Amino acid sequence: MTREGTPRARARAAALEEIKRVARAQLAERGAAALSVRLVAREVGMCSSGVYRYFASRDELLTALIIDAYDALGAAVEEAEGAIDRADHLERWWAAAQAIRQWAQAHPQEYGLVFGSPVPGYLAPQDTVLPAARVPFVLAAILRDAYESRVVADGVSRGDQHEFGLDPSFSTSGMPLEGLPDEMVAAGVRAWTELFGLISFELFGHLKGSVLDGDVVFRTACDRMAGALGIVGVGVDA
Amino acid sequence: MTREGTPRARARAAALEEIKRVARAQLAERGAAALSVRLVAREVGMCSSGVYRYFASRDELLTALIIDAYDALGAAVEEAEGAIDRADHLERWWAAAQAIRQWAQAHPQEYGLVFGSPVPGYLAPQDTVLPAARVPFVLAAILRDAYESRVVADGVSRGDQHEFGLDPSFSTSGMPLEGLPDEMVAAGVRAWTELFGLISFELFGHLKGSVLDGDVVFRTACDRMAGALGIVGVGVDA
DNA sequence: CACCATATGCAAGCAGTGCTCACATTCGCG
DNA sequence: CGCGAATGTGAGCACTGCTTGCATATGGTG
Repeated sequence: MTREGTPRARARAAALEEIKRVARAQLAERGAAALSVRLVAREVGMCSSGVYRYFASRDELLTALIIDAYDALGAAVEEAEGAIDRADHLERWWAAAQAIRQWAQAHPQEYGLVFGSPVPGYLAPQDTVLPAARVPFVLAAILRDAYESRVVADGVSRGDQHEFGLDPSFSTSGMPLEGLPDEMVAAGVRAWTELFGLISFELFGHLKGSVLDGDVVFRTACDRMAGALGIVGVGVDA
Repeated sequence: MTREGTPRARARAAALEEIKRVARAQLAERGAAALSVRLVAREVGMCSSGVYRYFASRDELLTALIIDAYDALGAAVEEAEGAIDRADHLERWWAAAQAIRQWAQAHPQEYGLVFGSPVPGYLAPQDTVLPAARVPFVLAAILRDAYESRVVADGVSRGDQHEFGLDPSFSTSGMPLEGLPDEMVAAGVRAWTELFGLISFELFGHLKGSVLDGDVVFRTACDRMAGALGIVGVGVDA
């Protein structure tokens, strides 16, 4: 893993990773606003200006942490969802949803960095879009599988995607939603936003005073989302 | 309005408002992270330390802006929703939802300050909970009115609210949800989180590349939320 | 192996920040 | 009318992000 490239490149990659590791730790316990390049530098054992050999600015360091966060969340969701029987779409949906929420609660600052307010007007660097697509990809695959397993005799027409304001490049940009009817894609986008909306509201404290047991509300919401998406478990129509 | 209290108190209130006005302007164009006490002080024409006579810290100033943002959003929603025929629940719902989104898009930084990541672990001061409740209050009233107008012959039992993990003090803490069945309250919480989840995702750029026309997606989502909530317009069963 | 270029780290410094404190001043309430 | 409290000042502390000139050491190459 760390044996690729010239020694120079390896040393550089190691230093880069070390800086990110320390920065991530400080982010977790002090928050994004308090993340200081000088403090990070001190902790990795070098002068503050040395860090700038690896990251051109504090923002660039934060962007790197954002990408890592996307990847960590994506990996967690992929692993949890991948462990479920492929035919049990309901359990796959539940596993994915739960993995998102658990990761968010285990890494609140990183979640906030990614899904909190990103200084509106800020344009996400191109490097983030692939890692960012991992979770939607998993959710879309569940939706597709559930749909295809349901289409035995129903011949539903595809329709015009523009009717729902969905980007024509959405389905074709690698998302496994090819051939799904508009209704399903629209319902998928709704579930996607509701899922993260609920998790964010809970994590950011907007439900405090309204919701007693977040677990129950989350479970209930996920069940109903699954119902709206036509996602069912095994043994229902078997 | 500004003629209450002693001259001292009036002058103080005026200065306080002036500082907030300038701070809000800087927040809007430079972002929350870049809001500087010194810059604000310079613009209102006093030494930086003078501002600390009015706000004990930068955080306290930001908290004041948060409260104002909650109030501004609440007022905008109340006004838009209040202008609709009380019996037209669907249009009231739509007006309220649209008002939230439009306010968010007109004041992205203030919206981000309130609904973005609030440094997890941060406990909202008690002063914010009342302004924060204004929007949920409006939405809950629509839900209640729609429910009551629908209950003509259906005698639905109330059930135990604990089943959904809702705080027992939720309905009784001023929210007009008294007597509504659990199902409706749970659906209301879901719609609440989905609404803000969608608006946040759109504003924070998470839908870029997936959604072409935000207006259409928002309209569609709101319509379906209304359907799930049993909110209908006038002339449907008339 | 020897050499040089390049990547790396350091120290100092600039402009800015939040915030404190001792000090004037001035304004208004009793 | 005079005293006290409220207000504004300016210097200063410790910190920040970031730049620049310089020394060093290390790795790829003749």
